[in-house]
Amino acid sequence: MSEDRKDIHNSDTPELCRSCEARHRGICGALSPDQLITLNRVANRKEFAAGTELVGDSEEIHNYSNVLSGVVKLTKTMIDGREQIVGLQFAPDFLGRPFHKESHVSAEAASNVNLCLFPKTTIERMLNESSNLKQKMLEQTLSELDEAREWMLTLGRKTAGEKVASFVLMIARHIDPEAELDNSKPVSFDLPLTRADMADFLGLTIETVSRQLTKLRKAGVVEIEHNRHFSIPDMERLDRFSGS
Amino acid sequence: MSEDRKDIHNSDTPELCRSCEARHRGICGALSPDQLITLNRVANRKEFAAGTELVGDSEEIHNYSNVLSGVVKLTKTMIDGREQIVGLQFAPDFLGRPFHKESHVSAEAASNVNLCLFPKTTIERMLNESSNLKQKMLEQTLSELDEAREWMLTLGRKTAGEKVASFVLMIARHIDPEAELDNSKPVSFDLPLTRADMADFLGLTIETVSRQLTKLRKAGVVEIEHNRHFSIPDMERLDRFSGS
DNA sequence: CGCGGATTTGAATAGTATCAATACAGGTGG
DNA sequence: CCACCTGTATTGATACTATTCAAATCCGCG
Repeated sequence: MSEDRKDIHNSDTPELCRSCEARHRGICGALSPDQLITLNRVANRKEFAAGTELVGDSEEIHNYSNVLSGVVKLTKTMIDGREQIVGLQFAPDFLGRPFHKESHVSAEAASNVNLCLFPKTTIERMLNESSNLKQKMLEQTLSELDEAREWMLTLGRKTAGEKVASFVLMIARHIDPEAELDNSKPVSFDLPLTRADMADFLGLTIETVSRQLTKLRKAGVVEIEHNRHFSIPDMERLDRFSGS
Repeated sequence: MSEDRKDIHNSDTPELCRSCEARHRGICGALSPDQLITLNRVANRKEFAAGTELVGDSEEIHNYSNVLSGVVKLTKTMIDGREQIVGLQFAPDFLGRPFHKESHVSAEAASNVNLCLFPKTTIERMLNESSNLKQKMLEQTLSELDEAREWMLTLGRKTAGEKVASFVLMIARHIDPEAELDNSKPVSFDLPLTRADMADFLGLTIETVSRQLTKLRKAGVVEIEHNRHFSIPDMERLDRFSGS
């Protein structure tokens, strides 16, 4: 409406935010134009190479961030080195654990990742000001909890074959959200994770993951090229391998 | 201060709430006296016997509630009947999944349980009014997420023995929060769950759970009487069996 | 073309599950 | 009060799934 007029306190959305996915679907969608401008002033976009440790376990956190592209894995590690991935964050997820000094997971770039970093204090102040932001944060946290519980079922009760099928299914649906609804549509994508990551996510060894993938391949449920490129001709068929 | 005077809109906390644990540590602690009165008018205390299904999977929810005593288990079930417990709620936890029509877990009373039930709509209205309540809800959800992730590590990477030890440790610490800090103090308690529940929580069979418990017993780490009563002379020792 | 990391494949082993039998506790009725 | 019954838990023998260790293959890249 009044796009050519702006007063001192209430100007347009910052340049950088306009084309940002997080502006709409992410937490920034819950911010007022004023807040967006404030946040933008202290925000810092940065790229991280695959494998970079973003936040160490029990490390004090100074920044929160939004995932703009790529995949971040949240992992837990036992003293003897056993590792479990406990969460995967895609764009436009918010990355960070409000109200705690230190994280009890470590965050690592699974693929090359672009983040938009914010000082912890700014976000926390805005959380107190803005009920909308708190709402958005609550919604994201609730759906992360839903996902975590879904994976608890997978980890605790599914066979290796069902685990791998469930994983491929989850990634496929994340990359092509339409496939969630239309099961007949074929989907193909580049897997942003290594076999070792898959194993760490599923509580298996890389050998077992590999064996189960060949089974799926031989059954014609997935096609795999160059190790990373997956094609799924029939999602419903894959679904039947996941134990649902 | 002005405890002998009250105006029309702002009276004292309701009788029933005064001695209620949820009033302090639970979500009710985030409500204004006014809100507490309103909520109390529509609240409904009720006891449920162990084994009662409180909310079925994919069932529409009309009530939220606070757990006043006992333990509620949240479970997920596969079509073929395999079951996984994905959460345990103790007093004064809030029970329910805001912003979703239907639950994707089912809730069952693991022990005899006392709940304080509220109409869904009342809570949702208060969530919009009260930033404090939203805050409290966010905090509970975040710590449930932390717990879920801790269990993902347990489910995915620990051995049967470590799983059982971790479980006993978790229950002990839940029942005696002081033990969290003082590892030297012996703890004893009545387990509010059956062996079958333990198995469903840990992704094991009851036979494996039983075998691992006897191992712990023979190692002198726990003493078990009448199947349900557990004593742990040395929490630190138990901790060493949990894989940390 | 050849190197190094990632992935697949193979054979032997270990850890849980499964199936079956037994023990135990609490409650009921003779 | 005891014998019985039922549901819960323990113990034992065997089968099977996934892990472990080892080797071969594939892939990207200099």
